[in-house]
Amino acid sequence: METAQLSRKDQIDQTATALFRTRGFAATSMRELAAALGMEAGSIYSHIRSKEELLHRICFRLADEFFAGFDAASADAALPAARRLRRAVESHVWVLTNDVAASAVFLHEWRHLSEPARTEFLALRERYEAGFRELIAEGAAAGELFTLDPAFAALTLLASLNWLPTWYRPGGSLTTSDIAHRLANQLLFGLEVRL
Amino acid sequence: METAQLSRKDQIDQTATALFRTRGFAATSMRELAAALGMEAGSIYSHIRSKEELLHRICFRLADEFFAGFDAASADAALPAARRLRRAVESHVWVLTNDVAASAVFLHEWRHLSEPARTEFLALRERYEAGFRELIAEGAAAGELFTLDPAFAALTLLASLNWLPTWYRPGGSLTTSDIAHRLANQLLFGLEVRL
DNA sequence: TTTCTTTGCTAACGAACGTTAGGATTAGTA
DNA sequence: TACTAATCCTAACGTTCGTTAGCAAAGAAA
Repeated sequence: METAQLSRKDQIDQTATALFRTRGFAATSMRELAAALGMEAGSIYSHIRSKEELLHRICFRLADEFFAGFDAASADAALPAARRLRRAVESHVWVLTNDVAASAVFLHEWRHLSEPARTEFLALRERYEAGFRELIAEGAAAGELFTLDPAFAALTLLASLNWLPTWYRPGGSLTTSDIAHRLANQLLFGLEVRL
Repeated sequence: METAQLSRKDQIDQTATALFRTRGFAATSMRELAAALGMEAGSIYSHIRSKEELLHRICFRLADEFFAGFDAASADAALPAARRLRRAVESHVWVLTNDVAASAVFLHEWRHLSEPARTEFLALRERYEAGFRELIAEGAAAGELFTLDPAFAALTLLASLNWLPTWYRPGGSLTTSDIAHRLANQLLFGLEVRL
């Protein structure tokens, strides 16, 4: 009972995610979504309450995943900050590549959330970025990293990572692990102090 | 006559740019745009042919500016590739900060162009990215830059730059020139060979 | 067998959409 | 003065939008 419902709901979520990603939330109609699922528009409402609920679920699920990954990566306070930062970068890449479509929606379509969800979302995002900022600041204070401005560095770093969904295609020649390492290297070799 | 028409047209372009940026192209209605201009929706069509024409003009004007800046920055073949790359990065930042709203539209709303404009736009964009790729490859071949993969490096570099419109606000504490230098430093010190 | 849940349909609602037609006003030009 | 171009209006067009109501089939649970 519960499983069957969730299964169909998940199909809807997944198809909606793909459409929101390629056409954008506002430009995707419920009739388009229904057609992609092989059903009629009205039928979708047996499973969801509103179109925005779909967007809400996508955005906040991804936010959860980013936080869970970051927390796991940065939990071990015994590690040097630079090492924790590298792990956090790799976790971010992992979440991104694990579901590129949802990530793209998370990054670009959140603005179509209405209040208060929008404000709540932005607060989460700010908190997440603050995590990176603090790791960088900590690493800079410990002499492991070099940057004039941790906030600036964090923005630039996340920017590079967040561009990934626009070019990454699953099944390419690079594994997600390759990508994570390369990105971390390219970004951190600009930050890490070399003897 | 011509000036007056262009002036009003420019007002429309500018207001449309701001709305497309904050609400997205698809979610911005002509009635909203008209209200922001203090006029009625139908009146706009004395100045433009269609809503998409507005988007088209924004996207392709920015593309022109990016190309003009890049060409000027990389024209002097006597300069080392790394130096030309730095100038290209600074030019990119200059175009971005010179009109953040239009840049954000250029970066995020082009997908709402219909064919053949969309394909044409993507070709321009690809050509622009290729310019950076080639500068990086050239610098790598000359031993001025270090990267395992010029394409990868170019993507990451442009990603950092293109995130700028999401956080930059004109009139902040940093001048655009400061920003350009800092970004170029942060990105190139990860690429430039240090003795 | 009866009951309930899941899933889907058709038909329609009111609202909003981009766009157009046709006319009015205004300011500058000849 | 007459003419032209620019600017904007009202009213409406056909379409599409998100969503709802009411009903039906189908399978699982009792």
